[in-house]
Amino acid sequence: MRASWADAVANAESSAGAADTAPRRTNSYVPPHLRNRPQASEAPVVGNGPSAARLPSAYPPQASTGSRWGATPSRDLGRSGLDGGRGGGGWNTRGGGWDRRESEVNPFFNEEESSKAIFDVQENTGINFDAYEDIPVETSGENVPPPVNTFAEIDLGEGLNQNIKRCKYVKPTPVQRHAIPISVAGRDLMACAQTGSGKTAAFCFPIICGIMRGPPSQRQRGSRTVFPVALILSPTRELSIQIHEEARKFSYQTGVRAVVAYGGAPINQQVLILFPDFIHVFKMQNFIGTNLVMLRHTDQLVCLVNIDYNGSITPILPLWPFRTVRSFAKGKREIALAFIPIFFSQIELRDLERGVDILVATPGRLVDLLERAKVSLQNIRYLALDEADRMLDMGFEPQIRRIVEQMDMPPPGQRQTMLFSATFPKAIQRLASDFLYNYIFLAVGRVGSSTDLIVQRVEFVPDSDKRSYLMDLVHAEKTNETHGKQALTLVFVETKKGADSLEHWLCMNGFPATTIHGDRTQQEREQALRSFKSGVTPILVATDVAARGLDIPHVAHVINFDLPNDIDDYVHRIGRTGRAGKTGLATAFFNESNISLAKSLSELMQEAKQEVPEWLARYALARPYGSGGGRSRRGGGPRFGGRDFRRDSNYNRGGGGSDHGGYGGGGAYGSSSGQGGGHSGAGFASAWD
DNA sequence: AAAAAAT
Repeated sequence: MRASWADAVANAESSAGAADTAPRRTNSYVPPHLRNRPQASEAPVVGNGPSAARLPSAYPPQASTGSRWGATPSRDLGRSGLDGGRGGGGWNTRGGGWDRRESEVNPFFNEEESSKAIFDVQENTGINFDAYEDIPVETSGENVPPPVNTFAEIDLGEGLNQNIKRCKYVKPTPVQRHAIPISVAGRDLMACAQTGSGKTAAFCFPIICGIMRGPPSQRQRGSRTVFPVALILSPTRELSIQIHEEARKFSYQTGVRAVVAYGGAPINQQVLILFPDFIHVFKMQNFIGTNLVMLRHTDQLVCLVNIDYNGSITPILPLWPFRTVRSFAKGKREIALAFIPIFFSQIELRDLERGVDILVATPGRLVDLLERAKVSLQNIRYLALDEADRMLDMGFEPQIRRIVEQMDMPPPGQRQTMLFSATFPKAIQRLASDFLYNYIFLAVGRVGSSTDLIVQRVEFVPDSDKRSYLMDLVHAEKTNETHGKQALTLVFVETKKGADSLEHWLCMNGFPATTIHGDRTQQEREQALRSFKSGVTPILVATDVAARGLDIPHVAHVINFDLPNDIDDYVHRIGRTGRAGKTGLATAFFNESNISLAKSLSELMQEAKQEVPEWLARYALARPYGSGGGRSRRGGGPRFGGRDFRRDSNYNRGGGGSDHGGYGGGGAYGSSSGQGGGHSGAGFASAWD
């Protein structure tokens, strides 16, 4: 809810006297999560030494004198008073009286500090745009808005433009060039584009821009329910975290608030991830005992903790719970880890209750929040599904339908829906079209993935030899450094058990490795990802949980220790390397148990102009109709991850799709159809080729 | 058959 901050403050001030808990014309700022608390009898907040640490965290707002938290609150108030003229025009009119931006943690802080030290600025500007020249793009649908060549061609708003600069985005990637104008024009979109090609920005920019432009939505008073304007769903927790981090960068100081919700811990014990160097720690010398520690980020007081003589940490004053910090000081990691679970309990709900414009979530947790009426979808104007094909496959579809169709979300046409994935099988497109209104289909060539940037190799390796082959590969990689940093190797296996045992075996043999899969706790999963990203364990053994969307810089080598059964999964997996226009290597171990993949794999590699081993080509010929990915639905010709299913003759089976009312009726996407009826059903391969 | 996603 965009104005929640200001509303809450204004509300608290104007209703002074209405309730006992309301502050009476106080001059000091009261953090929202401390407002409307039951009154405590006294308020010895700071300065009482260790004993303060054990007080419950209910502090009466009126006990404040403005000097309690140092200069910060009064400065903020002064600012908002001086800033009265702000808010002319269409932009930046959000958040009236008290400016939330003052308290917003800078999501770029970590990068600016650490990336300069480690990498050339040049190396780190992200995307290699040369790799994006001449990318084939296909669009279909009615009145497709033309693509743009620069961000400046679209009026995205001052705040967003600044964040684009901060992200060092110079010009839009192909998917952004096409998708952003389409979405800004208010059209629904189904987009096929490799992750790592700027997908997240492609759906975040229009959402943020639209929220800033749109009417301020009212927060329902007296209710703890929040009403997000945009919902972004993704299939794994880690991907949700990643999208949220991006969204926070893009919405920094725009007044748009993004919150993430995902499972893995009881909702009241959501654990926080801390980034190094994010928070500065100062000892507060002037308090009794020097064990009171004030955590600050830049000028902003974040929290006060007490550190006992035995090292245990008690939060005294959690002011700004937020979720992007790893350890609050270098060399104090062990303390930080002990401290996180205590301090950040209930963070998710509190975070939500502060209001939310953009909610990023995994389906399970969202359903939970909806059932508890913590969240309502009735104000949703933007719905984005990342990895949409995964979201609509058998395991997820019921949950997604429940969220999208059976809750209080506005129907297609009254909201804007954006579906993104690197692959879009036809059957999934058909399901997805239920969620869309007169949409545009966009397919961007497989940039930075199975084309030139990833060298794909396939080796014939019997199961019994896989480990020794792997040993050769990781040994070779050990000497391979880029930017003085150990090259990262991502190893995909079939099962969770297999992941654990392979990790153990690698460690036994002197290769620091970790693993990520669904049987590990969320803490372990996130820790594994961090330790991999940072190079502490340069080998990550993963199940398909890590196959999609995760953006891990410097993955030099993806090894398919066990090949997936579906060629689309293969495409997603190898897409973890060769990202942002950089090159990568993908090695697959193939044996008799992968025969069903032979044809599609060999075709894919041919498309990508990779060398296909002769033995693989023979397997492909011998088994032209493999199961799994063998349906040969690599559509749209080479270089595309998909093709608009509305172009298929099958599409018009039984009456031209008008029964769905959402396709905008024929015309623009080609009159190729009409003679449908003959081929019914899924799996008709040739229609897809 | 496996994996993922709420507790």
